[in-house]
Amino acid sequence: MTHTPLTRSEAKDLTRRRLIRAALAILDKEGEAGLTTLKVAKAAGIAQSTFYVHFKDKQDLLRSLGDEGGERLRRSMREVRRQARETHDAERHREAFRIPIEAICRHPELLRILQRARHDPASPLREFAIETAAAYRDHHAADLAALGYTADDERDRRRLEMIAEGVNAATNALALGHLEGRYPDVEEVLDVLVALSNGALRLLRSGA
Amino acid sequence: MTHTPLTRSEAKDLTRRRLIRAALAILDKEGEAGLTTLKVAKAAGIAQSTFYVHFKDKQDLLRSLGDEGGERLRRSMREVRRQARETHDAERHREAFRIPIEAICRHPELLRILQRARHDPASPLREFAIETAAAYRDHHAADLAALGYTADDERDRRRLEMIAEGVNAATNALALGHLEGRYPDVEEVLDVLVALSNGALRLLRSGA
DNA sequence: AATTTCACCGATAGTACTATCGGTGAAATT
DNA sequence: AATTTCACCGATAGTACTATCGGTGAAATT
Repeated sequence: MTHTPLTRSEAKDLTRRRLIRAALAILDKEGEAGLTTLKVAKAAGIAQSTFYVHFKDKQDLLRSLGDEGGERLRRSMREVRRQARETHDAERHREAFRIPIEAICRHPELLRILQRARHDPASPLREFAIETAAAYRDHHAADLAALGYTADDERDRRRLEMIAEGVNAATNALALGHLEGRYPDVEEVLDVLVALSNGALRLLRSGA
Repeated sequence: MTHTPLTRSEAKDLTRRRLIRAALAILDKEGEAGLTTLKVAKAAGIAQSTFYVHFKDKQDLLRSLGDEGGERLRRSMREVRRQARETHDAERHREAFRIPIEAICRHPELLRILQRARHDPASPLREFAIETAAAYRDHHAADLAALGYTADDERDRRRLEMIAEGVNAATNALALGHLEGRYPDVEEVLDVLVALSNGALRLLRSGA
């Protein structure tokens, strides 16, 4: 196995990616309190001081993690929309839950970081986490509207938003429960999520 | 306003309660990273070193916060059961959501601390947070069973558990949304939660 | 080939915090 | 009244971490 010699900027990029990867692993293993420049740098194979070649400071690293996470989330969301266009309505509703669950299972630490950041006033990721949650909620509400659950008045609009937020929270919780091994069968998780969603939507359908 | 002179142990207890109160306020304002013995002691009006008269160390404080939280949660849960016995079935189901929402709104920082701790491997509250979540899930599942949704086989048992976990997550999320002012009317929140729950329970009722 | 750039290094000053220690005076006990 | 207890204090040693600085050698540029 011969290594193509890397250019200086390629090598730097690689180091940066190693730092981000190491930071995610440390956050997952030891939580935010365990995230020190020494540990991150060591895990990435560089000196502690070299950390500052790549990031202005620790907050800068956290902001970068947020951006990386945003990228992944946006990619997942695009995938949802793409797949939604290819399937029929009933199936579509079910599959719309599979995608975020798979995304969560691929990078659970990301959801955990965002959930933590959302309620941690000191976290530099806080605003980003709140925005992300709002984006997901709005995205979900828009999907429901596309399924025909249009909101004619303010109350229905709020209801649609609450349903989206509640079902999203349930999705996150069950995805983590699946990861923890409590709900081994994803199909069963999807059954429950579809039932939760459909049940709530009856509120709108009945035009109460 | 005359002060009855306090005994030494009464005064100590008061200081301890002040420390715990201050710690909760700081956690809410600045997150776990902002919780230092100096800040807690200062906010409670004592010297930093006196912190150690009341707690072995910082982890001991966090464990105490968990216990206090557990007390409050258990009190709320008892209240749910008591109220449940006094009302009719349909009403009961609705009121069963009001109690946790009110508990969350009274002490939102407690839910946030537990949610944070649950996924923070370094938190001394982690195990407690996981146990609390499990207790709430099982409690909720038992309530549903009491409503007649008995689980005959393994699959139904898992479904009941998933519904309980999912609806609990939705309850937490909507309670925080209510607190943040996005859903000002609690009755509307209850409408949605009841609809979510009933919809999912159709899964079991239909005996699919 | 000579010069410049820069990703990396080790050393270290500075900062923030934890936890201990000896001392004090008022409350509690004798 | 004399003695003991103990909740509190200020001072401080120790620890862990952040961020800077000058130096180095290989890559990039001239």
